[in-house]
Amino acid sequence: MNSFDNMPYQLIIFEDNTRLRQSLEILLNDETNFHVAASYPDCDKADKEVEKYHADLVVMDIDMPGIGGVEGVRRIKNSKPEVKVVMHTMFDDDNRIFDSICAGADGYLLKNTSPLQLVTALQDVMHGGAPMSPFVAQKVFQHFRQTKIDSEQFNLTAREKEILELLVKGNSYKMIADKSEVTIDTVKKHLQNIYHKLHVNCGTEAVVKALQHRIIKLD
Amino acid sequence: MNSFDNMPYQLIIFEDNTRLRQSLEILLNDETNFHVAASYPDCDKADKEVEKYHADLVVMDIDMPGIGGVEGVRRIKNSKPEVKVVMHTMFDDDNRIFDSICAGADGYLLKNTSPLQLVTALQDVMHGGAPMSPFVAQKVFQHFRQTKIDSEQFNLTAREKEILELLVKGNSYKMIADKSEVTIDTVKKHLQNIYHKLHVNCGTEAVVKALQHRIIKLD
DNA sequence: TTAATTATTACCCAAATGTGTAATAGTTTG
DNA sequence: CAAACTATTACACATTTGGGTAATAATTAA
Repeated sequence: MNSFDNMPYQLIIFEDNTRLRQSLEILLNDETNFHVAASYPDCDKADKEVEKYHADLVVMDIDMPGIGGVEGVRRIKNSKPEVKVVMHTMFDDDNRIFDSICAGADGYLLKNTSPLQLVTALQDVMHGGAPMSPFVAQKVFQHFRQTKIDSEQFNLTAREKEILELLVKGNSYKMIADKSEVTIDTVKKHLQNIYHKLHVNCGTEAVVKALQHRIIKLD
Repeated sequence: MNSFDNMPYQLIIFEDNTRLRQSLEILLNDETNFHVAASYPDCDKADKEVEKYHADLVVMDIDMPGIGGVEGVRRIKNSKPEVKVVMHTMFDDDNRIFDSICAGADGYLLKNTSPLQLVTALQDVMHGGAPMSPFVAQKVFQHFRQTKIDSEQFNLTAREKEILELLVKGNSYKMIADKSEVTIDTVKKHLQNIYHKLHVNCGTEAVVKALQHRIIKLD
């Protein structure tokens, strides 16, 4: 692996804007530990090309003719998950960002990133980081906050949370009864109350809701 | 607002380790555009103190005596959402990270962050960014990502995934049968196979495993 | 202190869940 | 082609789950 010796990281650029692509080539080739192995104006065969050049790192635009960068990163990650892919794009809308991350992107930089920051970010990603532009980071944080505003207002009592947790961990009523040192009827009653409070009508749904709203956390 | 003139940002530090707290004070006071208005070894009255000093920015440890940093940031954001709060802590476990973000943290730095990086991150956050340590960024990305590697490991067939998804969405066997247009016996058989493949022995456990390993994704 | 909430147990009963075995037909793969 | 895998249905049986109702003691809040 490149990280164990002084070989530069093999890098491929996918960017349809010719001027920008060439600028990036020059910029990144200037860095002693990067080597631009190839660059393409589209990523229709990205996975093959990554394979061909034994790429360690990919810089990927999103808006390109053909399959586009999101599908491109998906294909690359599908065939070679260890290759790092950093998105480098104008798009700052939520969907593009989240789709890319879900497709396996290791970083997301907007095109207003300075050359120095870009280089730093690429170094970062080779050291296991996940660099993103401030704006992107903000979007990501917002995404977490939106999803569970309502964590606490189910008004579960401490005991109920305890029972629910045991359920989530895969225990049957009987096992819960044993571990909580009460009868199975008590467990049933508690769970009945819990189901009402969570507005569900079976254990499966309760488990999903508990996890979704982070009432119960897994390790 | 401070950002419109040359006034330094008013900053408060919550950190129970005295040595570290003092180091941070010195480090941050050295920056011309920060002024450490106060620092405390606990954040039990964080919201009051933020109010008192008209703080613009807070550096918050998590593991402190009393209510702890996660509850601290929640209170601050509750009373003054415009105040920026950056977590600065040893903890790197998923729950602590996500809880903090959900509670309203604007950044999350681990304590191995260099002084220079810390200062940069604090500048960042005042410019609308959401700085986080590489490790944290990675965790955040992972949260989004569908680890296809995991999902594939269980060798579920397309049909089985379909059935499992319906189970996760809260359907009973009967409902699954209806929606899949097969008999309930078929559903039972499928789920039986699924349980074997997931190494579980009831629906509840299957649901947890499906979510945990992102075999099934919720919206 | 009274009222409300919480934790507990019990019982009945219907419906849902989970296991086993078995058989058929279609598809894939070596 | 043969073997393996996948999808399907069926039936029997035991267990679990979930709802309703009711009652008691302890705790907590008004």
